[in-house]
Amino acid sequence: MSNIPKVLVVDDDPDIVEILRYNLSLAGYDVKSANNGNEAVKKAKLFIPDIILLDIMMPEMDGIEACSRIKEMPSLSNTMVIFLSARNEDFTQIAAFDAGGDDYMSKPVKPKILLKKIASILKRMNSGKIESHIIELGNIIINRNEYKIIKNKKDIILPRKEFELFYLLGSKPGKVFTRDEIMSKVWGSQVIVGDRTIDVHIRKLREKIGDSYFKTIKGVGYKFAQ
Amino acid sequence: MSNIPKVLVVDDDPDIVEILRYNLSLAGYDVKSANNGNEAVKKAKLFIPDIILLDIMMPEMDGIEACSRIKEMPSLSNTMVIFLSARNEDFTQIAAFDAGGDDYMSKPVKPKILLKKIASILKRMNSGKIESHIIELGNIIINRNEYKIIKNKKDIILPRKEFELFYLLGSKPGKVFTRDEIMSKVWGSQVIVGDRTIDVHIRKLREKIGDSYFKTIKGVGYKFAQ
DNA sequence: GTACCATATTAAGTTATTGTTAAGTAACAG
DNA sequence: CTGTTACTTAACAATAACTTAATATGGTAC
Repeated sequence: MSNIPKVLVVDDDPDIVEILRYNLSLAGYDVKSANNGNEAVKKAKLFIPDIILLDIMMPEMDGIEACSRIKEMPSLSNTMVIFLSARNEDFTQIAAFDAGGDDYMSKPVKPKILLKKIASILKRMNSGKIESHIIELGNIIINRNEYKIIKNKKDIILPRKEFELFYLLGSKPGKVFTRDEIMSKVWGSQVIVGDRTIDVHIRKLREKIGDSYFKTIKGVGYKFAQ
Repeated sequence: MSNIPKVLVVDDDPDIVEILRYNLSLAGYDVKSANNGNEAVKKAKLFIPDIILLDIMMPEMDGIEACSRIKEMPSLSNTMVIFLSARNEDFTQIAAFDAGGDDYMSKPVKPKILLKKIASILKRMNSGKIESHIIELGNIIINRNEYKIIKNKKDIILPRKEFELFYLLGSKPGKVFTRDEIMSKVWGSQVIVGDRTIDVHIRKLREKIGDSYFKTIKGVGYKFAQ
């Protein structure tokens, strides 16, 4: 799953599509839609959504059939199908689960509750993943998860301030960071320390990582450069 | 999850408990029950169910509160909570999800549909189950099922907190866990304990497992490293 | 070239964080 | 009820990280 979760809304009623699209977009999701089962299968294949909201009664191909086809596609094995339907007979719901559906909600659907449910599903899908804060700079890798630097395959452990400073400079190679910027981002805007403190930390980095990587721009600040 | 999925049924109405218990047992599940939130939390801790069916309105402790507590316990991180309630107001459902609930069904519940839903959830839990409860780290094996460590083929028994701490650090070797992370995952976010408590537990681990495995990143936290 | 200014360097303080020990409490089993 | 184990706390020690001060260096404007 990329950063922004993707949702495919499938319903033959344009009004419902619009309401769902509106609410989901507002909540920050990447939304696409389809009007029938046939289209849903095709779009799902291309879009690879994280979640599909699937109506049941639709022309061309109903939701149950569409779900079966979707669940057959290996590329969609991580996609959750939530049925949304006005048909609440037991046999319909059972058919929905039998087709591989992951959940079933009755229409009318309250957007707030739908959003909560989606958030809950996504939370569970994401748990077990780590967002990596890793910066690669040629033969140097800054690994924030493990709080270490790897240079030419050798680990270098840095104390916190030095690490944060390197991480800052490394986050935008070439960009000159003013002393003020560095101060507020590494030390925080509350802390007040003398002017030489930054120099000393830069010195330590030069000592440990290599002199040439840290360029001084006199009167302005510092930058990282290969 | 062992071979037979475990379900904890929580409701203050004995009839409902009985109906659910009957249907779930028939379907081959290992079923236990509780009559209120308090009891639910206690039994969940011991039983470690895969699924909890949780009523909301109950004496002693309501389902929402119970869910919050359950979701804080690290040993129940793989347990799904499904609320079953006659209260269908939006705010109740939203509160249910906010408390960490994974799903919400309205009473009256049709056993057939509930079974389908449970089967669907379990299918998904098993497919994504990479984290067996056994972690292998070189010559050290952390076996959560039996709550013990095996180092060089010798068993080491650890007290609960020490075990949870080791399990957490061992779950992502190399990753630095901040003190806050450790606190909320091993102790729970409600518990407030002094700052030295973590240190002392780390010390015990170093004593029992080996000094070199637990690295301190001063100002950040700890990590496991071979 | 000289004076000035910003930065570099070094080593010596100073502080913050963690390590260690032992004792006190709570939880639990028998 | 009693003994045991687990867990937490408090006090102090140790250490690493950080800051500062003093002095050196080097570039630039005049």
